[in-house]
Amino acid sequence: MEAAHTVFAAQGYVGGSLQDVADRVGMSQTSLLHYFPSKRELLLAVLNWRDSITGDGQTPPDPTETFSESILRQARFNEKIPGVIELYAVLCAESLTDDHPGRAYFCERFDTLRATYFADFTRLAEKGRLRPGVDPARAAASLIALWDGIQTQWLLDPEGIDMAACLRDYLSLIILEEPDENTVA
Amino acid sequence: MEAAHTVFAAQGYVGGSLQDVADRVGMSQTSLLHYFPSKRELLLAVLNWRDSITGDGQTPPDPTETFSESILRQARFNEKIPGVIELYAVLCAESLTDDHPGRAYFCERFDTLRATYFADFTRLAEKGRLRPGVDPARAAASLIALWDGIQTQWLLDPEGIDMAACLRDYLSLIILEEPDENTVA
DNA sequence: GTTAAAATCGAGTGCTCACTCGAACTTTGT
DNA sequence: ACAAAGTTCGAGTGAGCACTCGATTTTAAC
Repeated sequence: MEAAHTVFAAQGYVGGSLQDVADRVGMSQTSLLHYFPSKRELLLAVLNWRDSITGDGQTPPDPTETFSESILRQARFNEKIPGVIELYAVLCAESLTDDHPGRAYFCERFDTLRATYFADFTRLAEKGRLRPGVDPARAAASLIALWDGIQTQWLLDPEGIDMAACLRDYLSLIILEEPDENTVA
Repeated sequence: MEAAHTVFAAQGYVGGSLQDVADRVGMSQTSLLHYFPSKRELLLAVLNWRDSITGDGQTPPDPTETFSESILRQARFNEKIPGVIELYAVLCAESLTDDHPGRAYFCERFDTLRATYFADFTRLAEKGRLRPGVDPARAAASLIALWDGIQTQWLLDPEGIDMAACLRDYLSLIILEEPDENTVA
């Protein structure tokens, strides 16, 4: 599982071979295919495995943590596991190609994430904490887009790009400060 | 050239074969290799060809057009040529994999684009048209990231995503209105 | 018209790929 | 102890891959 994750992250789905994965585990390619009937199923297994161990949201849902803090914590955590980011970035784009086994997975992932952030932004808007004029739906898509895009740039130039700072900049643009009750006029 | 562009966009570099390209032009694979000594060189030729015909900036540099308008015009234009976006998105992520021939190209492309937007934002900041607190360098990287990321989502769901609107939202957040000279208190 | 250069291709070459098959070996339940 | 089930693998299979070679055809130059 870990081996397949590494191989697909470094070589992509099309570029990575079952032999590479098998070698990495010290197993024959045949034995590997005993557990995963096809390369396609191995990929889907890796994607679901990744979801199940990292979880998509925060594992301990800390109620004192704000939305922004949660995003930034996740972003900073991701910097320590570049392999995961790479797998995600490489396979996501690869899934745009014809008949890619991961396409459905990424479509659904985007849908789910957008829905989650949309709900978060809507909740903030109700509290008046979303900057006026900001559309929650487009903000959700934009936040994901910004995150994915900055990850790609970071992978190509880890020294030059500060992922968390870019996300913080964006979030502080659209999310207003916690209203201080003593400051009302 | 066009054939190779189409094939690489639809299948990626690793996934696309020289035979596919040759068939599409009605040429033998051998003849294709007469013009491009290797698959690698074909890819680089396609990337440079793409740059040379679309140009990276606006072809007629209209002085009356604002920075935002120029970006949005380009974004709307791109919606009409999904093949180009797809080529860019697929190959960019693929270039993250080991020893990919396109890696240097995309590194340089990002560097150049960031430098361009950094210069644009700096110029705006000098005129006081950049929202206070916005860092030109991070804003440049963020704009590119947002653009790339939203393109990926758009390719997976063209109906549900409004690329130009997301970019407009972001630009209007960081760029202030043209100061109206009559409104100065 | 001759000749050199450029263009085209059929037929390979050697390699890697995902996947199959059949037979061993190991484990486990009883 | 024994059989069933699970695990492992060597040895293929057929297809596709990028790329080569040698030769033939087409074009161009003088």
